[in-house]
Amino acid sequence: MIALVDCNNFFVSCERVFRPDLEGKAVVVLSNNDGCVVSRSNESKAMGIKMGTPFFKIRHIVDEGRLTAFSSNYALYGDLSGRVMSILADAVPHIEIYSIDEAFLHIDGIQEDQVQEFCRNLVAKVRQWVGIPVSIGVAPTKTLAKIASHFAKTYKGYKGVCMMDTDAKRLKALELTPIDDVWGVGRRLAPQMLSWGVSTALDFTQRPLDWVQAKLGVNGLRMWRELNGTPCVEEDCDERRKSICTSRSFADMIEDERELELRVSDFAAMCAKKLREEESSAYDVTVFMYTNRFREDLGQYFPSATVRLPIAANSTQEIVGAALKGFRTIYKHGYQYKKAGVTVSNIVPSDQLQGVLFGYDQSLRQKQDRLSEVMDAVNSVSGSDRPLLRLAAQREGHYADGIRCDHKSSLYTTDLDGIIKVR
DNA sequence: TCTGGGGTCCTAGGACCC
DNA sequence: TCTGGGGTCCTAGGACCC
Repeated sequence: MIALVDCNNFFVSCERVFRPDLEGKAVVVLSNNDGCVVSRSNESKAMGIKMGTPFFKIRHIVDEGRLTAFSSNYALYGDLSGRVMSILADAVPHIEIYSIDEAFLHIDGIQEDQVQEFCRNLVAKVRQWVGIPVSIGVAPTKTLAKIASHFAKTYKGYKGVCMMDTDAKRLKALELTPIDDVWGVGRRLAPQMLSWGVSTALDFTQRPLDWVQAKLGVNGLRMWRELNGTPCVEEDCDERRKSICTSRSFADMIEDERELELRVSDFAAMCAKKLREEESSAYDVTVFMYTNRFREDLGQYFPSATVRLPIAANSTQEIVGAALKGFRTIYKHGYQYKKAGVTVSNIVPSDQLQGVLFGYDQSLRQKQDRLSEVMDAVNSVSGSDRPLLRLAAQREGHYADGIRCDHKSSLYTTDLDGIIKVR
């Protein structure tokens, strides 16, 4: 059996830890740039506010005093997530952290008749020690554990823990689960499933295997087996990320080439720093930018360009240099840009770099790496959001300048870099 | 006025090989 | 005039996740 621990309304719950007066009230947390709703309390869900609702459409409810909105505070959420995960990790032999608010627990070591009590204790411990409410679903596979945790969250009677430990319970749960609530069925697949007459998870599991294979390929097969109780979603053991992306929407649209170039440089510098943090290097640097797709009256342009480095790199100079090279090939005058970003991919461990035969300056590379090291050391004093040392190609001031966040809570537990200041 | 950010995996099709 | 078959690898784009 496997257990999925899922934090309830995670970002909202984090805000409530430091604002207990908001318990029982309608609360939402907004995306970067105060763009749209990304986390909702049960009360705001009940008001009909949907995930992804643009903030400007519900601002009047805030003004009327019926809803509290927060800008996102990722340093806070990251820190509280770490605290929750460390409690879970201490409780079981093996844990897979799946996202900021979810983890799979391998509970093989626990006697079957004690699993429920074990999980309820865990729910209570996390609530008491960190202040975050969680739900736990226990089932033979990850896909089923997801469904179980959904029931744990929805029905009060479960007291936070739903056990799917018999086949009768599994079938009952599948029957009650709409197909679009199944892990792996998204926006596109859901209407297709309906058109094939599959409206619940149970319908899907009753289709023959070759039908599933023909319609959905390997993903469908995996889903089918998991729902029927055969585990086949493996753990991703890769420590290193395969791509790293830094992108932002801007508070206002940007047309000026120089201004946009500065933003792209910042994004590239942040990617380089993230690479160094996990001792990785990248061959490919991709720059992309978007005009405002909601402004149908304006010209639209969504270009991207990828620059391949001869040798994988992670120095600020090389990554920024490549990003700017890409930028210059795609930037066009006359468009108003709303968003831009940099992705680094084709990532390899820094200590396993492949050399090239000709025309490569080893000493230059060493200087660049050394310079990045010094920049990191100096910037760790100022916080990486406001680097003391930067390339001339980068902006002055704070990385978040020009990004809207009018409703941000305090950094209650950490500094800007997520360094813990309160235990 | 105002609409997020960061990932992974799969697939189809083209390029290329013998 | 007539122009195969089988394979691999890479890439872009789509779909999904939180």
